[in-house]
Amino acid sequence: MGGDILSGFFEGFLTKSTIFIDKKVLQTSYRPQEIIHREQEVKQIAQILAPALKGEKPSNVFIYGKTGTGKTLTTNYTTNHLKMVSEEKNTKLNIIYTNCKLKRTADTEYRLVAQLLSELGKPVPATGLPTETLYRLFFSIVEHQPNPTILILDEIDYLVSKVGDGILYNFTRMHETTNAAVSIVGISNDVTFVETLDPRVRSSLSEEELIFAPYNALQIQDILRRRSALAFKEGAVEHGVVEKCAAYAAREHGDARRALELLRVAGEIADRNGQPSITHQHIDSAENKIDRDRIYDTVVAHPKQYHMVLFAIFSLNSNNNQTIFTGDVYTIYKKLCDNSHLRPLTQRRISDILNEFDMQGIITAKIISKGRYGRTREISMEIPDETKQRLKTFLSTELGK
DNA sequence: CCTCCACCGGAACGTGAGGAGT
DNA sequence: ACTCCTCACGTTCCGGTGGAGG
Repeated sequence: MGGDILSGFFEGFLTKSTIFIDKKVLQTSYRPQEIIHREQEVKQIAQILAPALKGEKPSNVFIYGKTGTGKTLTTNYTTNHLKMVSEEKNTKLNIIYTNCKLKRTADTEYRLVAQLLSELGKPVPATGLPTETLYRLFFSIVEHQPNPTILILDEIDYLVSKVGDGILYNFTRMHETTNAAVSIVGISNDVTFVETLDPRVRSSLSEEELIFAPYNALQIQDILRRRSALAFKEGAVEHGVVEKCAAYAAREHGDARRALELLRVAGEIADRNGQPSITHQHIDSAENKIDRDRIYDTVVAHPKQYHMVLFAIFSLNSNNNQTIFTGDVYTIYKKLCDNSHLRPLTQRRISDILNEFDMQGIITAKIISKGRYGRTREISMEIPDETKQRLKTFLSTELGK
């Protein structure tokens, strides 16, 4: 049977004690009943959107603040209430929420409009039709709504950076050319985003503006306490742990999401070690683990060419500890490709790949000038040694050498 | 102070896989 | 069968540039 290996494992797993009551409470998808430290913002959003209940088109709103400052949570909380009230009063309000960063869902013009249509109960093929057709369909539906439609575009900066601001122009201009009443709630992490927009789009998108300031350490503590009371058994969080989590998160920029993740992972580590409570050390290990796993996972998910490039960087990095430049990487990369009969990509493409690595935190690349000897990127790897080793073994088995 | 390297990065375009409509 | 869509992933072409060395 071979059951020896597993003998009692699952049984043990089931009876094994855990410090969690409900892990979901700590996950990003969790929506708390009440939100704290954002009362002001809730009120403001409510005030702006309330006219929709009377059938008037609310102003467009632009919301920005760094990650983990509660933008999405607060917006959804408010619009959900709005929806409830409108249903009680029998005025049908269309409120559509979309995260523009969701791959293959709303990250292009076509897909965004397609997504909106399916939310309105009018599914449309994932490809094949002209985008123009989708727009017409969308307009015609919205136009015949008795009440305004509220469009919440989360991570709107991502969408615009990919497809340009023409898409926003189409939406904001919509009620001028048709009878369609559509209000846009744009949410962005990037504070400078609005400045990159076409002036016409900018002024109509940010008829109202809301800034979400980072939480301070005390506020994060409050949030963590609320959640951990629901997530963990009593006494499972040792004294000072919440404070430490909050301090770590506030050190960056008051990212509540990160604080919650830290606490969750710390809990998982404590659980796995069979310990009855979370200690300071667990927070530290959690912080390490989160970084390590993130980098490793993104690399593994990359396609083969990316692995080649990274492998080239690795061999340069371990050979000698001198600084690495784009040209060096490309030469080694080409050599590696020849060896394994892989068609090498152009340097232009490699340049983009290096950029991606940089943004993902896998490498650190700085554009420098070597004067007479040109401009280039200076590449270094500032990731934990353990992660480096794991990646090296992964790459060499994957690329067969 | 000027030059000129070695690359950066924007823009336009090509290809091939998904699919719609007629 | 044919034309026309989107979209991911590349390539081609090319103007732009910080600063060491003349």
